[in-house]
Amino acid sequence: MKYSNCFAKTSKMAPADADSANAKFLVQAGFVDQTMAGVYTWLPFGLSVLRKVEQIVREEMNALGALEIFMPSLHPKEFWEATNRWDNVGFHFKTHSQTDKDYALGASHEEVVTPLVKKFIESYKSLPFATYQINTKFRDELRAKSGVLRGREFRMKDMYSFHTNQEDLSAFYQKTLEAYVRAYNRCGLNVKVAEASGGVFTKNMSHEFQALTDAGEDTILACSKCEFGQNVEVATVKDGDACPKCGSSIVTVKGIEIGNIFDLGTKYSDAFDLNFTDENGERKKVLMGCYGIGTSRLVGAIVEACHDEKGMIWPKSVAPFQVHLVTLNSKDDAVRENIMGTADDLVRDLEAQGVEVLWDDREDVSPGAKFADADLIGAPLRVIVSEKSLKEESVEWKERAGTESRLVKLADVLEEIKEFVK
RNA sequence: CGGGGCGUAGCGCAGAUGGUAGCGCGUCUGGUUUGGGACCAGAAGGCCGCAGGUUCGAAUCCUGUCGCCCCGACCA
Repeated sequence: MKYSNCFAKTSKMAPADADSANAKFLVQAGFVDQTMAGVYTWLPFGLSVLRKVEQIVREEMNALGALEIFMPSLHPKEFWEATNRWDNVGFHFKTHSQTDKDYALGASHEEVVTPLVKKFIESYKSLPFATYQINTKFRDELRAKSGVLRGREFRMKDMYSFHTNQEDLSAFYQKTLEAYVRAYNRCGLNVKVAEASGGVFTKNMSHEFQALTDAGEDTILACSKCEFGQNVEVATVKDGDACPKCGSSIVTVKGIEIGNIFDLGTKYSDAFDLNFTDENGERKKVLMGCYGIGTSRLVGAIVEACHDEKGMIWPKSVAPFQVHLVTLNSKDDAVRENIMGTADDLVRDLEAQGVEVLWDDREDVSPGAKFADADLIGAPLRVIVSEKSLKEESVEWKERAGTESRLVKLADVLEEIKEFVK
């Protein structure tokens, strides 16, 4: 795509009120726009990242055998009354129709998925199974903060699993825990898995996933080596202890919670009378688990973990595009034509290979401004086509995460880039 | 909701003691430039968040209100 075709431009000035790195860079680079406190529009570059993150999550859920569905965001009051969460939990927005019927804006979907599943499940033969969605959630946070890290409207993947017995639930819970770690790692994040409290969702076991970054608002005691961690709120280990899992030392770190999984037990099955008939013809409660990943928050967490003073440094797996192609102008008409023609060919060849390219095709912008924008936007690879590089029949190759650049022959660029983005 | 900060051009800001709004960036026109945010000339762009009040006169003083950011409470 050509930079000149994108209406959402970068800005030379960072937003004045941005405190967190994600708010500052996502806005400055034109990835998101703030509509109001805690509510954002995802602009083309930002949407590209969000979709990639969500696709990674989707693939990991599919690999667990879960089937994707899409549930509504308008919920009937009765569903929330059934679990006693209409009045007693302050986290959802409520609204009503012209005819004074009450609704909740979906803050979570246990109240929707449980009655849904009840319509289909009668027998143990239908169990176990899991289903998930990737949807927009609405939560009436007392205070939205930190850019896309805590919004009142945000994106989330939520999965629900249904089981006949605890062993089966626990096994699936553990498989999901591992799938989560894989998903985060694929997104370029190091995570710790911490035991947590169930909050308003359950009294049973729960784990939260913490992306390690100094910008985190949670304090966790984490193993310096393995994935073990404990939220300081519930911690039984302390700084300097030996990790109960691998024996390495426990250290105090900051983390951003980017996921949470719960053993729901029969809490929702009880509320909605979700039963099944077992092998002996007995009616029993279905056991449930629920598993959430805030995907828009995950994007913010990646920025917090992957940036420098100049801008974002996207992991290849979630970068809005792999290659940021910069053409530098020349006063010589023939050379200029050659530069633009070379770039045009390269973009076409790369796109034909499925490599996403942002071509900064502006001719009236200085090299410095283009470089600054490239650093800000943070694509993994910057490729320059200029008079200088063409004299060597080359492009200039500079990786965002690295410091030095080198020339790569035009004849080899396509192959090298294909190798790079693998 | 308590505490703190801030609302002036698209963005970033300046506008003591009240006198009718300015700078930088960006944008538009023309020209010169082109390897780390170029330069010259010209131009457009403001319900000074909103509403009251004081005053001959309010961006400026007073009251209220709305919004944004930060801390706290709260938070799969």
